Amino acid sequence: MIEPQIVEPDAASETETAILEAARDLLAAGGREALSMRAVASKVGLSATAIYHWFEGKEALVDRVVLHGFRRSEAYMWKAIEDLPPGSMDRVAALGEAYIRFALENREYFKIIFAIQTPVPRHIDDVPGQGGYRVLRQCVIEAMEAENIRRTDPDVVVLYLWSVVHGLVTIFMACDPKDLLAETGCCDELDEEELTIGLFGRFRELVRVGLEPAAARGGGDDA
Amino acid sequence: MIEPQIVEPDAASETETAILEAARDLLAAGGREALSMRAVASKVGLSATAIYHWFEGKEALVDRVVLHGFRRSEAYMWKAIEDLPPGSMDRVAALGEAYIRFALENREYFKIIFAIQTPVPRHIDDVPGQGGYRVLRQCVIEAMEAENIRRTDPDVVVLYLWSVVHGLVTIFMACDPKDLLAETGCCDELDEEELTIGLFGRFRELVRVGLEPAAARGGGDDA
DNA sequence: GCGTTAGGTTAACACTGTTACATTAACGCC
DNA sequence: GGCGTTAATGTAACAGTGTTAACCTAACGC
Repeated sequence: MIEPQIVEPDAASETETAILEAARDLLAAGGREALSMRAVASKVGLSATAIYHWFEGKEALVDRVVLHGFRRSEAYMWKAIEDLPPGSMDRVAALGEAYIRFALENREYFKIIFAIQTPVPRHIDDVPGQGGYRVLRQCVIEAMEAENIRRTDPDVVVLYLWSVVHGLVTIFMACDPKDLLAETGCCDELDEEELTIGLFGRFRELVRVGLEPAAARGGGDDA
Repeated sequence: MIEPQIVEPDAASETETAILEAARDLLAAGGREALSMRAVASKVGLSATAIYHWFEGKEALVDRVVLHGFRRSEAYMWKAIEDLPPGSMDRVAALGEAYIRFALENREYFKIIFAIQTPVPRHIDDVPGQGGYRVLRQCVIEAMEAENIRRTDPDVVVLYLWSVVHGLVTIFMACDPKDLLAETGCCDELDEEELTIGLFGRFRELVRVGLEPAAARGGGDDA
């Protein structure tokens, strides 16, 4: 059994947390471009250069804000599965739904994490994967042991599941969902989040069947 | 049968195309932040303000570059399926692989398209979906008619397939794949693109089974 | 009391996108 | 030929950016 290991935020000075909060608000409101050192400074009541005493530069400041977002997302994931039976597909599905909900409710965090301004990909520990990835991985392994998912390379399955939800979220952040589903007609009067979750629900059946052990399908052609 | 409808690029002046090429190069080299009006100008041999005679501003310039990227991606997709039999799953898979290859070989285009700097999602016609989405949609419908995909809402299937490949690509652009697959060990000595394609190959089986018509699975529990 | 450090300041540099305005050349028109 | 108009470019400048250098001030250890 895995346990939530949420690292306590490093004990920070009042000024430091004030800067971080101001930065978070600016980031959430208008994205990376809206976060200027001078804007942060004036929110906190300091001069812009004072921030450099607490953070190496803008990049480092953004990184710290994002790191905080990771921790929140990790907690969000843990909460999503805590009441569900280990090894069940419900747990896997709940993680997917939590991922989507967190992404849509914390768009700016999410965008910045995957904005990929840096040409070099980050280390996994610096991405919401850290918490989320490992939780999902554990759930998948448990589901395999419970014969709810066919036995195969768990990393492949984890990345597959992650791709589905991550792809859905990022596509819907870039394109208007109602545009894509215009002909399906299932979308009016739903807000974006419910629409995305609804679509995720439709995906679940496709995913479940694909991951089913061969026994459940009456055949034996598993690889 | 659908035909490639690649819109000819609007006849542009020499200066205009020179600006666009310079902008494209800068964008590809260092992302949106590396594209400054002055840098573009000096590459073309003009003053920065001259660009404003051809483009409304930086945003418009970037948009035009991206638009050009869309057209290339559309052509890329068409080429990927032209020799494969309509209605086959091979066509669907080839589109997925083409999407991945194009994204990885044109990272900067791709990043910018999905960078989502604008808070409001774009219209579908302004996203690589335009070409790619419709091609994929048609291929899915044909595969349904050929009984290679279970009959259900095609838009759901299309978005599902798109999510899988798009998610995979964006995750691998943000995180180091070798990090994620460290324990699987299938990654050494492969470059990133081949690794991604290889993983996509592993996904295909999961996706194929999930989309199979009920008849092929020996059961009758389709919805 | 003195040195050191933490926490802050102002001034300045080298950039950025963008605008206002002036310039030059080419064209149609009478 | 001269005139007006327009296309295409230039210079100067503005307001904003991240960042650095240098300076100040209060608190602390010794």
